Amino acid sequence: MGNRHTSLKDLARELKVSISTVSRALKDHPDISREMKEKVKQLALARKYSPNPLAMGLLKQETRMIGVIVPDLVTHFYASIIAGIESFAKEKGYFILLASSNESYEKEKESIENLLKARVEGLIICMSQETRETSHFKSLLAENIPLVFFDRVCLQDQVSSVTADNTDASKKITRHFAEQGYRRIAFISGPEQLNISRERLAGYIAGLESCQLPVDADLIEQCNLSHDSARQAMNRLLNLPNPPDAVFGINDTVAFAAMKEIKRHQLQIPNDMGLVGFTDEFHATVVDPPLTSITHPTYEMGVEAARLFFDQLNSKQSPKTVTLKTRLVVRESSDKAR
Amino acid sequence: MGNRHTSLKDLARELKVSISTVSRALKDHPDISREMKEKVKQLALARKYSPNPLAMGLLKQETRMIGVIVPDLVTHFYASIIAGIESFAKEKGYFILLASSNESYEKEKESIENLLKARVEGLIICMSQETRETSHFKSLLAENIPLVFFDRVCLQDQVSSVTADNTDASKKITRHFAEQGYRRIAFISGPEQLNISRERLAGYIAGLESCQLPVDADLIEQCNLSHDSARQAMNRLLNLPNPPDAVFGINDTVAFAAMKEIKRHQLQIPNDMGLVGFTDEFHATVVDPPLTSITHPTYEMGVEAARLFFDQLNSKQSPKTVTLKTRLVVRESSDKAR
DNA sequence: AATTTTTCCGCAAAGCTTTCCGCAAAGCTT
DNA sequence: AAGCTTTGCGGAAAGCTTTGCGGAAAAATT
Repeated sequence: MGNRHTSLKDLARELKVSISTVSRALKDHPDISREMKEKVKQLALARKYSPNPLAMGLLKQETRMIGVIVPDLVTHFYASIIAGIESFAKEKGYFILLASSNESYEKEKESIENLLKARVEGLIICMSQETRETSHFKSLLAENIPLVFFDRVCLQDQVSSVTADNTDASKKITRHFAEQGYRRIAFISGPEQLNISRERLAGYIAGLESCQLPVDADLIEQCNLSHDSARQAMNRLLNLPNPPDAVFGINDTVAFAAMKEIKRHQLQIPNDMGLVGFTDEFHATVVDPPLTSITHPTYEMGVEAARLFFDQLNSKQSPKTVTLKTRLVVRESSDKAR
Repeated sequence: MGNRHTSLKDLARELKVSISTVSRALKDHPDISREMKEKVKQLALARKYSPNPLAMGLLKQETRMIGVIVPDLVTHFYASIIAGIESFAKEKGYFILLASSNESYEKEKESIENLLKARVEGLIICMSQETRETSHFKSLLAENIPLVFFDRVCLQDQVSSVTADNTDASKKITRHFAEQGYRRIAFISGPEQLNISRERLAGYIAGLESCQLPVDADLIEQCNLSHDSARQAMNRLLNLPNPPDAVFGINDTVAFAAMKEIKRHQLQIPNDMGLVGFTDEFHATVVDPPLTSITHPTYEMGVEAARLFFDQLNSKQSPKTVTLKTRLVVRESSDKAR
């Protein structure tokens, strides 16, 4: 069983020198003679020596692990962000430990505890949609544990975070709809405790107002971001006495659910009903018709989150807020002209 | 900075007892008096003591980490499998360290090395499509490092693996097409070094033969599983003097690419061209028309892979092969009757 | 030739946990 | 009361690495 890996001790024994000599030889310490260095390095290579990260961690009090908590693991949106975090972390020689909250507040807290027990050096988190209360985050701050939020954020003055330009982007969507001739533009939002809901709603309203379109409370629906709940929301919109002629879904899942429901009602997209989402490249092009959307720069969001994390880790700087520019990509789902 | 976490030493000092007493008290060792146990446990709770996994790892020579290597991180297929692995591993108190090969043989080898340096206790791998040579896996076996393959496998007699019932499933697809009245059934395969390509091709052919349909080499295309390459393959099929009336795509990406290409050629699915894929529930229902497919039990595949991993870890058993039953779910893309 | 400097390497501690021994005191037996 | 067992705890080692300090031998100096 046991010892698969070569240790300094093994090398030292074989060369009949002390452990410290081996250690220093490998690090080109000036105290060690050239011949000794070569002998040691050669044997180290032959025995495939690599320092034991556990011992190093114990000594240096660092684990080179980052905890990442996402609402779920399977959505392309999060998967892509994780890929971004991972690539940046790898550059720095860090690994990521993944946990999923399954959109549950309890599991979120539990995951934080587990990751801390595993001695991650800090956390990068996208809050669960259930989370209304922030004391578990505050206690991280109190213990000076590096923390970064992405996409869904809170405590913005105290925690570094990276988000999309939600308000701006939503405003662009509404204006785009208006330019295409849509007049009754609906918005399917998410839980109001989420900043993305609030910000995208604000942009939606600002967009309407800038086009002199009325804000109709009937056209603002809410869902819990699940597929079913989004379908129900869309269904309510379609059953309105005066239904919308365009819908803006707050994210991927919602946009897809809305699309299915619209089709089920035998309505044509984009002619009977315009549809725009807030998704990434991949999903927008796989559906039919291709979805006009604000393309969420997911991979980049991951990279930025990781960058902010290392800023925190290296020097206790004051929290930074990074806002990623998005762009509106017009595809068939909102393009009456075609 | 430094020491955020309470150690046994901290507790011992505060209680003015020895470290070993504290350790034993927490583990209910019979040598320790009831009162002492209570005092210790109470303080441990108050100070939020949790054992340092690095120290434990050093002592027990175990890191409680599993390395997982997938061809990419963002595909729903792999994300879902990873979720399955993760949930089983968490039960056992293990974490997973994720790495992506990006379908590259070199990166696969590199990832293996990195994960071993990080001292994972073993590996769960889905080979990159480039991998033709297996010496890097064999050296894992030689060092007795637990190894499990999923979906794409090799060295089957030496390594535990979990796959879908590829041949059977493919046979079902061909027969289903035949029953629907399709006669010229094409197959877009992947790289031939992958078992999934070979097995699904075998099933496809067996299905044709069992229906007394001829096997036409023109109708068997190959691609490298990328979107573009799959589109090109589909395009070649469509430009055949005698094109197919149905297509079986070897996986998600291929099926979607084929769908786009069919639409681009103004053909109707399922009437002009039947289409069936080998995908999971999610993707099959998000496209239009909904895709008939063999639903790949992805999450379960992850769970099984993890289970096999722990079998290996706990007792050096001989390698097991788990084959997961799939089912054919008929949706619109191959259902002329509707 | 004697002394100082340089060169090269070993010792030991720290970081944290578990566990085998050992040891003292208390309780028991006869 | 003397000798035994039991009870309850402390010491130390092992697992692996880095690094300050001390020390011996070789080289250089006077």
